[in-house]
Amino acid sequence: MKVTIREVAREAGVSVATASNAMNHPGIVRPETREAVLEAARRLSYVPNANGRRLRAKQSRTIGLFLNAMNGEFYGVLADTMNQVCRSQGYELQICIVSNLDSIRARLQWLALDGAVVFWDAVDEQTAGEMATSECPLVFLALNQQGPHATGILFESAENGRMAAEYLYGLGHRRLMHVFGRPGNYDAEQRCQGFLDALEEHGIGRESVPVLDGLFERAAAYQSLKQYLQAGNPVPEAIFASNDLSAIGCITALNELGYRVPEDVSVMGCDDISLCEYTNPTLTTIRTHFQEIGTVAAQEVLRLIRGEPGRLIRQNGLLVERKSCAPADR
Amino acid sequence: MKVTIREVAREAGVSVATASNAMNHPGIVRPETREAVLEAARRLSYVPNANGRRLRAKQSRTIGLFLNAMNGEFYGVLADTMNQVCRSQGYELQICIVSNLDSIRARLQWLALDGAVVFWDAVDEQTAGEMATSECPLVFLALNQQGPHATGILFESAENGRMAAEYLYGLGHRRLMHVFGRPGNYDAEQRCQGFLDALEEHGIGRESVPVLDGLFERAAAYQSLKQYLQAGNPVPEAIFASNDLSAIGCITALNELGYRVPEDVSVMGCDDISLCEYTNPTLTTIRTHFQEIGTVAAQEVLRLIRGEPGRLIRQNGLLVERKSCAPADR
DNA sequence: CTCAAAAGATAAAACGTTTTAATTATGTCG
DNA sequence: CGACATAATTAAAACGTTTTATCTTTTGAG
Repeated sequence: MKVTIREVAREAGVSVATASNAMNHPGIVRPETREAVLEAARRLSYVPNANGRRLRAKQSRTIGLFLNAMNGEFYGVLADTMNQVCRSQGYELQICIVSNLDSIRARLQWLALDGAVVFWDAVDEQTAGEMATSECPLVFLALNQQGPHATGILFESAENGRMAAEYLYGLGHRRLMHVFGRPGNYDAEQRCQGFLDALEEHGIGRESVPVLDGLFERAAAYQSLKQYLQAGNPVPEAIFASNDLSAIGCITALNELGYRVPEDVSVMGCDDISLCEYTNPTLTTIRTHFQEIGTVAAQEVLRLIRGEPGRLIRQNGLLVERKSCAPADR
Repeated sequence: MKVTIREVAREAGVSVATASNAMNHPGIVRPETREAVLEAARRLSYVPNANGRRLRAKQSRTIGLFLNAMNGEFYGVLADTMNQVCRSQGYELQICIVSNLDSIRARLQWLALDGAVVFWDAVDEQTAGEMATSECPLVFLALNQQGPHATGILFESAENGRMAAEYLYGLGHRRLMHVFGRPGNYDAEQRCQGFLDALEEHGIGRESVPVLDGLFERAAAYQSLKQYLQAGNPVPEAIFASNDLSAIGCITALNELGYRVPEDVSVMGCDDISLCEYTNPTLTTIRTHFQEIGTVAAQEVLRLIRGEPGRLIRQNGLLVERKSCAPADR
């Protein structure tokens, strides 16, 4: 039934050490012996046992991907591209959906991972630094982090916020609003910051820019905005929402209250999920290059595993102009 | 640095066997000894090594999920819910994105999985049956399969096709069209079959129902339909598309050619991805209960692992009425 | 032809667990 | 108090690899 390296060795008429060497260290074994072993393995359709190998070799050739959840478009793309890169380098990808930090730490050891990518809201920078070790380097997504065994990949969210501000300001809008993401989320905070900073430089004070709660969710943004407007507050000329879903929530709320987008109010999102092309109107947004980030993250983990030092990587966003924003008519 | 069970045993002043037993077989060890071991483990913050354990115990307490890819909403939900169930039963979930059958087979052995869920277009029923063994039972999604160590979960796609037919027929439409999914995909075929069968029973012959290629993709469906209509073929009264994305492609094509949905043409999709609520008009479709399927699949794998025999499970769809279909005006 | 060096093969140890079989401690009953 | 059953502990084997250190064979130079 289960065929081990022992049977392969016997079948090929060599010792297990030779059998192992033939498969893992070509060059150290005579070509014809090697061929004999390989042939035997093929004949018995031998598949090495990962656990035996990992136990002995002290490296699992597995890299981890730690996530809060798998819903949301980004996660799928990330997993897909990372998987591709890892596989091509002979590594397995272990996706772990975890809900707390200790769970990450435990799995890091338990699974004896060679390295991992962590994409997780609530890691604070201090803790993050301590988690990364030489035997398990880490890449943190959307976290400002850099150490000998840790790399951070920043999405340049502050810059994206600025970009949004410049764009809307450039269209002539002066009464602006921001819909905030999830508190504690690095990107959410950066986007808000950048947006407000840029406006301030144009002489629009922070106090004059309302910031509503959006939680990165459509429903929450919808509620927030509707409530805000129904309370008699003035309708803004343009809204920058912290992600696309909340932008869509805003559009729904505006429509229900009789405002047209973009004629009455301009709305822009952030991320550029595929939904943006399907909404009515299609959504102007700032694209985060999901696939590229996945590729870069995977490659970076492999780089760290090779022992090279961590660094800080920045990924720029790209403004994608669609139909949800229009110039102010003065 | 790495703390093994040996140190724990030493720290607690017992043998490794006792230490192991204390942690894994409570009851066989004296309560106070047990407590001492647990305390020692805590003090040293001992985390057992998965590979050592798996190697010896001959079970990995890991179940696999084999997929073509991770893009697409379904995959994320499936992974999320399965993960939840597995985790709650002390199992790890290993998601494997694979592109060919041999890759599945190799990983099944290589990772020494205790069981797995396979959601993969191109598995034929014959092969599927042979892959499932007592030491690694399998659950196949969307595949007609049943054996001592294999369970199939059918999405009742034929029934869904019939449902679509009945609905559109009930609205008064007589000149109907189907946009097909991906050839070789079980669901695609069943949906088509069921749709055509039901219409036939209403006296609408198969030859009078055009079937276009959609490949489960928006762009492909868009192309197909546009081309079809531009070639001078008559526009149908109603279209049933094999999934939501292709339905959206159809709507785009129709709009571009000057037809309104649903006034001129009714369009319905299948799956009920979240996009359906955002399109214009919102999309009438047949919901597949993604989360429930994930839960059921995970539970079923665990059931098979316990040695219970495989079976065939059917999951019904649910017609969700939105705005993309309207009664025929005669 | 001899000997040293290089190449090739191997036995045995190691990885960190769990489990089996054997041993020791504890309690019970006549 | 001795014998015996039972409970608790343990030493040692096992899981399937890889690697180290050792041994054997081949090669090439003198």
